[in-house]
Amino acid sequence: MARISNYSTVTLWNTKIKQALKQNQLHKPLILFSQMKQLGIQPDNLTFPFVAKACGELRNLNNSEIIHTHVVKSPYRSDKYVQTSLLDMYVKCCSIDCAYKLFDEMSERDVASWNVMLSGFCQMGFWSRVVGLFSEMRLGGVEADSITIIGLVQLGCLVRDVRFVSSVHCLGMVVGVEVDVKIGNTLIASYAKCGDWDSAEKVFDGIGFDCLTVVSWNSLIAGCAYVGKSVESIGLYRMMLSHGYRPDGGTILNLLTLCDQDGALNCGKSIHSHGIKVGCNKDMSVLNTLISMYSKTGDVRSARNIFDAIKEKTRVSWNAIIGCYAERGDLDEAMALFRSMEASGHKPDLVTALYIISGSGKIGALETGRWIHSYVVLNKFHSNLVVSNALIGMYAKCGCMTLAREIFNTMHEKSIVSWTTIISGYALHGELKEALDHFELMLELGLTPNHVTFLSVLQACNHAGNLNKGWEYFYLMAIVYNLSPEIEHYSCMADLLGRRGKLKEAVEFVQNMRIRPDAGIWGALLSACKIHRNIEIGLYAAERLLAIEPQVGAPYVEMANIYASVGRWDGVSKMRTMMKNNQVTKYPGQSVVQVNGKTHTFTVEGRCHTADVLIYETLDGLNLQLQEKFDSAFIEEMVFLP
DNA sequence: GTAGGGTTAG
Repeated sequence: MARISNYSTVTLWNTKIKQALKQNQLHKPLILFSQMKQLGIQPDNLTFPFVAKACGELRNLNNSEIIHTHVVKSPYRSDKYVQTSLLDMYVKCCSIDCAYKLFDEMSERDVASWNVMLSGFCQMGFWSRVVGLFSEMRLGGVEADSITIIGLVQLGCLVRDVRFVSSVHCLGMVVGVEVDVKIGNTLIASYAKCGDWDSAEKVFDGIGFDCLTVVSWNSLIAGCAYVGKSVESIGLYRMMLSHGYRPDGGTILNLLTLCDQDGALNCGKSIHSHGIKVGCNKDMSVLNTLISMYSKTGDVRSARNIFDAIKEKTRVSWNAIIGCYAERGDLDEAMALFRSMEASGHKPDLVTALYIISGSGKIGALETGRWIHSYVVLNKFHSNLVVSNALIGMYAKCGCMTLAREIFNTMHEKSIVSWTTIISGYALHGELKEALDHFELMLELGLTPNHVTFLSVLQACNHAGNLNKGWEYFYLMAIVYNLSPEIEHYSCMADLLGRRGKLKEAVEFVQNMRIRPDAGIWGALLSACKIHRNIEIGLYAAERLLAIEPQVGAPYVEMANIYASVGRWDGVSKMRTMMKNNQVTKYPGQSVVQVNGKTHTFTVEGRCHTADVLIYETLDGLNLQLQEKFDSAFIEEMVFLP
């Protein structure tokens, strides 16, 4: 009798727990679990997976460990379903070591447990362990299923390796997993994100009209939006509607990613209102993406309004709003929200930490940076690839190359991003030799540099004033690596030429570019003209700059400075009049730095910081040293000239 | 019991 009563009671509790999970009330399962323990009701092989799921979703390691202990004490300790759910729980909490220990000790492992372990290594960025584990799995006679294939395709997509994606595609067919619509959908988005649009369309066409789902269309739109084809994405969306498909949250979400930069606010707003029309404004993922969209387009108020209006905020909602402030350099507000997130019972996770790390780097807040670093270590996120990369970048930006290097050297696995980050760190500090040594070492290890890596190398050359090395790598990129230079690479070279006083060559270089020059490149030339007091080329650059951005004050001021530096006061007043006539106002640029938890603001040419005259004395000293360093770099390069 | 949105380099 007692057993029957326990059975029906457990079922009742399980239903309650399941319902709470479904409604995204993630704290409830744990409360219910402890209540039933108090009442003496024994949880069963369904209770544990549900509660484990909640712990995983909450990224709460402490609770996860408690649940694990309960499982060990229960009769279900060797149940493979229960064990797999624990595995997933640890993976979600970033405790890859705990997960692997559990996995290693499992007596019976099926394809689901392998899949969880694979996704765990994938999430940590341990690519070679994913590949190793996969071959181990096949050697052990466990057949891959569609979820394995989907996971591997996503890995290929993550590392942007189209060859990897297509080999997994073939493998999927060889292994005998029928290429079902879910694999197809993943392949569409992955091929597109790796830049292989033809293959993406081929997979889409191959699915067959009867099997196509909304998700297939979503994947195609996502891929299209990812590579920045906004017009085509909207076209695909129209086509989807005309074929009678009803958009879901995912569709709106993918369209929203089209509006990820300043100036795209109107586009974002219209998609938002369209989302409301098709009834997706209650969808949590849409709401969270809306926060990000408004944040990225610069409308902080709207982002905050949406966040404040969400009743049941999720971890992702908190992350989105914290990211909003951190990305804009408002670290104080981001940290305040971080505390509120903790107070609300949501544990800040890896993504929260990433936002705080990058925000700290952005404004040079070393103290907050160090604090979040310790938080990351405490919560065992530190061995994650993305987190390590972010930490390296943060320390480099805060001026601590020693710490940046220490993290770099002790990393579990390094990606092209890790190498690029350390190179750009050295570039930032003007350490050309270190930057180039790391670049060469990276090549020796067989990694292929991409356009960002080359940009960092060029910036290192630029900051060190080494024109010869600059040309060397500019051509290496184009000829050996077949990467056509982008506007940033051209800008960097033009800047380098200009700073070295080769203004005529710089202008010719810009005129012969394969891309249309932008405001940045003319601005770089203009400031080079300021350094070398060249009115003729300065005026040429200023004219081009004003043709692109007529309402920006900087070119007038720069030109006025050039005139002033050679005593042409007529020119100075001409510029002032032009500014007045064109109703242009110039806001002085500012820089921000955090010291002892206090944020200090500095204005261009301003000497009004209240702290100390010492600051300005030090700055003057630094300027002198910089001048000397620049001169010696110039001499150094002269020695190498034929 | 696995798969999804949000994240790192300029």
